[in-house]
Amino acid sequence: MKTPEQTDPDAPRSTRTALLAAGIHLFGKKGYIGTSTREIAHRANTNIGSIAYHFGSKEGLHQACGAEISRRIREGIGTPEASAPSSPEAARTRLETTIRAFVMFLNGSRHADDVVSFMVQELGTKGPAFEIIYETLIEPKHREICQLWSTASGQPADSESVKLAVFAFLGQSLYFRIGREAVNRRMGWDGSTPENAAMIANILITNLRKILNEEPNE
Amino acid sequence: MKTPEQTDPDAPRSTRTALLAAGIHLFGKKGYIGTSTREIAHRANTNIGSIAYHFGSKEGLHQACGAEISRRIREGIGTPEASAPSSPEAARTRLETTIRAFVMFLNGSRHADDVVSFMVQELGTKGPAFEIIYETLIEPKHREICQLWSTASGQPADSESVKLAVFAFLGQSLYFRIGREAVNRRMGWDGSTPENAAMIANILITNLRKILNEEPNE
DNA sequence: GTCTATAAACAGATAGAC
DNA sequence: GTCTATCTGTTTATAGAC
Repeated sequence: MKTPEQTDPDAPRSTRTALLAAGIHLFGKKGYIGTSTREIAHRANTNIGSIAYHFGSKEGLHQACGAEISRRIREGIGTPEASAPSSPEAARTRLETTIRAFVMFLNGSRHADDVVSFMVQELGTKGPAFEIIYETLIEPKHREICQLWSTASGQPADSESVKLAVFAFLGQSLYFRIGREAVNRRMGWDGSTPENAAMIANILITNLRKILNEEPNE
Repeated sequence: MKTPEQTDPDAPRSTRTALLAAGIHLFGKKGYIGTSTREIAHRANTNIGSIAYHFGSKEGLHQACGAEISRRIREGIGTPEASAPSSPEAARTRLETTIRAFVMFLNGSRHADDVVSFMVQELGTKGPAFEIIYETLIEPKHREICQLWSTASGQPADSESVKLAVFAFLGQSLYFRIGREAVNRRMGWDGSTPENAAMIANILITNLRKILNEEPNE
C-alpha cells in the first residue's frame, strides 16, 4: 500500500500543502505543544483525520514542516557563489552581502515571518525538527561563512576564534529577530519594517568592517 | 479573608518557595503550555491544590516566577556602579566588565540555568511575564549600558545608532545562550562549561575594543 | 495549610462511512 | 482522498475532608 507520505512528488497538492502552511504558521507562533491538531486542520480548511492520512501523526506533520522551512530559508538567503573569492577585499564584500541578505530576510519580510518564527522556536527548544534544520541549514551556512571570514581575515577557517566570531556575527542578526519585541519597544518602533531592518543591517556591517580591518594587526 | 498571595513577607516559606523553584525550572525547560500543574506539584513535593492556594492559578504561579527570576538575574549580573565613569577609557573598561559578567552569567553558571532558561522562553514567546522582565530588567540595563557606550564612544546616548549598537552587543551574548545547542555542536563542545563561556567572552571583548577604537574616526 | 476526589474541557489517534 | 464519530488519556480548576 502506497501512502502519500512516501510518494515524492507533491501529487495531491491542495490539502497537503494547506496543512503544511497552517502547521508552519501555528507551530511557529505557538510552539509544538501549544498547537492542537484541531486548530491546524481548521486553519487548513480540512479535518483532523487528514493529518494522519498525509503525515502519519502530529509529529510527522511537524517534521515535514521543519524540512519545508529549511528549504525555504535556504532559498530566501540565497545560495553560496560557486567560485571562491579571489582577495580578502572580495571576501569582505561577500560577507557584507551575506549579512545584509540575512538581516533583511529575518527582520524585513513579512512573507518570511512564519518560517523564521518556526526556526526560532526549534532553535530555542531543541524541538524534534532541530536536527534537520541544523544539518541542512546552520552547519553548511556557518561553514561557508567561516571560509569567507578566513579569507577576509587571514585566520584559519577551522580555528576556534573564527568559528566563534562567525557565530557572534550571525547571532547578532538572529538576536534582533528573537528579541524584536524588546528592541521595537526600546527603539520606539511600531513593528518590524524593511526600513528598520536596513538600519540594523547598516550597524552590523559597520561593526563588521571595524572588526575585520584590525584583524591582521593582532 | 487574607490569602497568602496578598501577604508580602514570605511567611510559610517551605511549600511556597518549593513551588516557585519547581515552576521556574519546568517553565524554563518546557515552556508555559508544556508544563502541567501536576508536574510542578510533584517536583515541589506537594499537591496540585496548593498551587491554587498559594498563587490562585497556574498563570498566577507563572507571574510570580517571572518576578522572582527578574530579581535573581539583576542580582546575578550585578548592580550598576553609583558614580559615572570619569573618562572614555574608564567607560570602556566598565563595558568590558559588564559584558564578561553577562556572558559568564548566561553561559557559565549551572546555578543560574533555570532562571536564564525562563527568561529566554519569555523573550521568545512574549509570554505573560514578558512585561515585568522588560520593565525591571531589559529597559534599565539597556539604558545603563547606552550611557557607558556614549561616554566610551563620544556619541549621544539616546541616538539610534548607540541604542542599536548596544542591542547588537548584548544580543551576541544572549544568542550564544539561545543557540547554544547549535554552537556546542558546531564547536565540538560537550555542554556549556565556564571555560567555554570564557572563550565566548574573550571574543566579544576583542570585538568590542575594535568597534570602540574606531568609533571617533567616523 | 495540606491533600484527595472529581468535574468539565480538551488532547491525539483511529475506525469506518462515503 | 475526505470527513465524522468516538475512544482513551490528560489538562486545569475546584469543592470539601482533615
